Amino acid sequence: MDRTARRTENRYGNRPTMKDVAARAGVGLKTVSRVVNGEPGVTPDTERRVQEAIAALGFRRNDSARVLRKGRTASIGLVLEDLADPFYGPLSRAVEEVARAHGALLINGSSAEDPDREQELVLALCARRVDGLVVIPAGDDHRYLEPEIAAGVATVFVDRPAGRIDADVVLSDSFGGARDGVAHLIAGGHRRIGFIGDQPRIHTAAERLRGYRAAMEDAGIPVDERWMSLGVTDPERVRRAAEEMLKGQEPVTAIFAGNNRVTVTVVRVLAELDRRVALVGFDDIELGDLLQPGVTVVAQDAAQLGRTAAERLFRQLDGATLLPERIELPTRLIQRGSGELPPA
Amino acid sequence: MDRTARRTENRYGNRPTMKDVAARAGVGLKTVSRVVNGEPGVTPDTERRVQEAIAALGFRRNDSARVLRKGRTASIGLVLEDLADPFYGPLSRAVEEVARAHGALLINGSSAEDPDREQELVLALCARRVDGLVVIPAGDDHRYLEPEIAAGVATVFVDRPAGRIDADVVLSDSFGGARDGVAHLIAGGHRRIGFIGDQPRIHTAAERLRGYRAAMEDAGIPVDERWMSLGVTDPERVRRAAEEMLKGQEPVTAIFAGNNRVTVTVVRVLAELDRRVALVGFDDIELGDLLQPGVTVVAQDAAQLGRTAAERLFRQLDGATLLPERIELPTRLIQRGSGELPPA
DNA sequence: CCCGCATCTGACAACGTTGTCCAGGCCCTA
DNA sequence: TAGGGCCTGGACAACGTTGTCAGATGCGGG
Repeated sequence: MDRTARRTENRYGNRPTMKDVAARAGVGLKTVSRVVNGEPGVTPDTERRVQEAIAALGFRRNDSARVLRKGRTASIGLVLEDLADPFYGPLSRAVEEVARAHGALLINGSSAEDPDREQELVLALCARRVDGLVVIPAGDDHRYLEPEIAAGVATVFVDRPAGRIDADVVLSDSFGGARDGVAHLIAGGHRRIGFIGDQPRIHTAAERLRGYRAAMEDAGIPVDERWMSLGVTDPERVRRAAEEMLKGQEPVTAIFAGNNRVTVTVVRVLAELDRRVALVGFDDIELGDLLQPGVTVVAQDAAQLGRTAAERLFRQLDGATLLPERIELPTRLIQRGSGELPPA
Repeated sequence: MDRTARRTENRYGNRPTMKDVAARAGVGLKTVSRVVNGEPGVTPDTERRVQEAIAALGFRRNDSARVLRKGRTASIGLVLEDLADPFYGPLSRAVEEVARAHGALLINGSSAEDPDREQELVLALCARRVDGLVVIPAGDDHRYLEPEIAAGVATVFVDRPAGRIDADVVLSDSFGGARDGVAHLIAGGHRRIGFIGDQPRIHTAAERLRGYRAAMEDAGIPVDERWMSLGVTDPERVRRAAEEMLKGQEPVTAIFAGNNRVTVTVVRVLAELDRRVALVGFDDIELGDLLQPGVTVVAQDAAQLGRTAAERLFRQLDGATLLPERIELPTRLIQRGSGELPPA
């Protein structure tokens, strides 16, 4: 009772502090600190008394104060587009595992592909003094991060490079993956191949488009602009785009889908068709092997992207002064049937 | 240069503080604080000078210090099993959105279904003084949280109830959902129905098993223990369990799968079979409608679970003294074909 | 011209922890 | 037994911010 009365003001709902523990154990404040942090120089007997007091009061160290004193928060921030996207779940988990191995917690936020929101999130994380940031950028200008990086916030970009600043980036080989995927279709005899992808302002989308064009050019096939649909990912518009390129005198006989969301919708459209149209998608999709036909994809390893980025981040934090680097991970073509269908 | 020299010790890599800003703007410390926080009582001219100094130095408020002073961190913790699981992505995102609407950041951690790791994570979050916790429990004894809750940490459990303490919980109607799913199979003429689920120590798994038994009992069908496989989720063992109940003189003609991972594996097993076996799964799976046949599921709304829990959390934080409550969300049977196959 | 009041500003303490440093007690050696 | 070194414990300042309160300034009215 009297404790409650005495400490009514405490904003953490009457949480005991080291001072309280010290008073109860009849020792000095710093001795409690030593016990809590396992520092040497405390007799077993004293330690026992302190531990008892800690247990009795339900004391838990306030890491906010600790952080203020020590300067490291042991937390890192992850800003991605949408945690609900199956591509980012494994990535996030991988970052978390690496963080955990380094004793750090992970704070994450979804930018919803909005550059302003990305910036807002990143700066909020900086205000929390996260030790480092893993960012899947939505915007294309990251100069706002310059003071932060100069101030020592380790930063690694993932999936897409940073805009207008020089920073580490870990990405998949979108260009090569797309080129290989399209080349695979060409090797199967296709010549009229559609491409449905995201807005080219998104780096990965632009790279995949470039891969598509490169494969076509390598094969000497001129690209008809009607075969391409850019900046389209919501199901309704993907559907229309696909239907558009599938009709008329010279419909495409194969489609290359620029990401997992597009692929899924295209699969639906093709399922309703009475003729067989080939499909290769970028990003693996769950159960892709069980569909009829199985969905051929250019797979990237989301977890590996996250792991690589996080490891790079902690290498920065461990004091290595590294020059900004671009790490590109290979993609893998997985043949499951849809990409091996011959032209109609 | 001289600034660098002067503040070399600063552990945040020479980050300017309000004191630096004040010195540069030629005003008092508190005036800077007022400007930064948009408090009234600052002349436009003074404000301008301060803003200039802030911009020139690249100052960013240190929220750690702020938290220490104010007692609220504006962050909440989310502990779940595995962020890479497609069930938790949307849930996490929903929690994040609610947090964002309340100006809070989300720290999350994966327990990997390990009670010790869950406790470790939760206590680490408490040490950071998160304002609240959303927990998908792995363990079944949460008395370790009592001092925290007493100290004012808002807490809501999701998907499974807390163990040995009284706390808010938001869950899906696992029992009802499973009962309805199995009843649906029975209505389709099945009598030998298999059940493959997780360990019954996990609440949802136990409830779904109970639903299965209830449906069977309601229909007056005695359950053969060989039709049940508990504590099995990894693909290899699910596969064996399914194959086991599908062979012999009296094989099951339908399977009820206890969660999304089980469902996926069972789909694979059934795809290899030459006869048609009915399947109903708990949890929706992506592309379930595109498989042949479509996968009938008892769907729960992960995002709604997360949203409901987070909203409850913030109601606690807004000061409402609420009695611990159990909120149960309904499930929905989605018929897509696999659950409507007749007995062989 | 001075007083009172409103407005703006700044000095200071406090938040809970950790780093520094010194005091006191003990044991060992000369 | 005196002196020196080691071990344990505690007082105090500092981290960067915000709340409190009082001082300074300006203005209008008596």
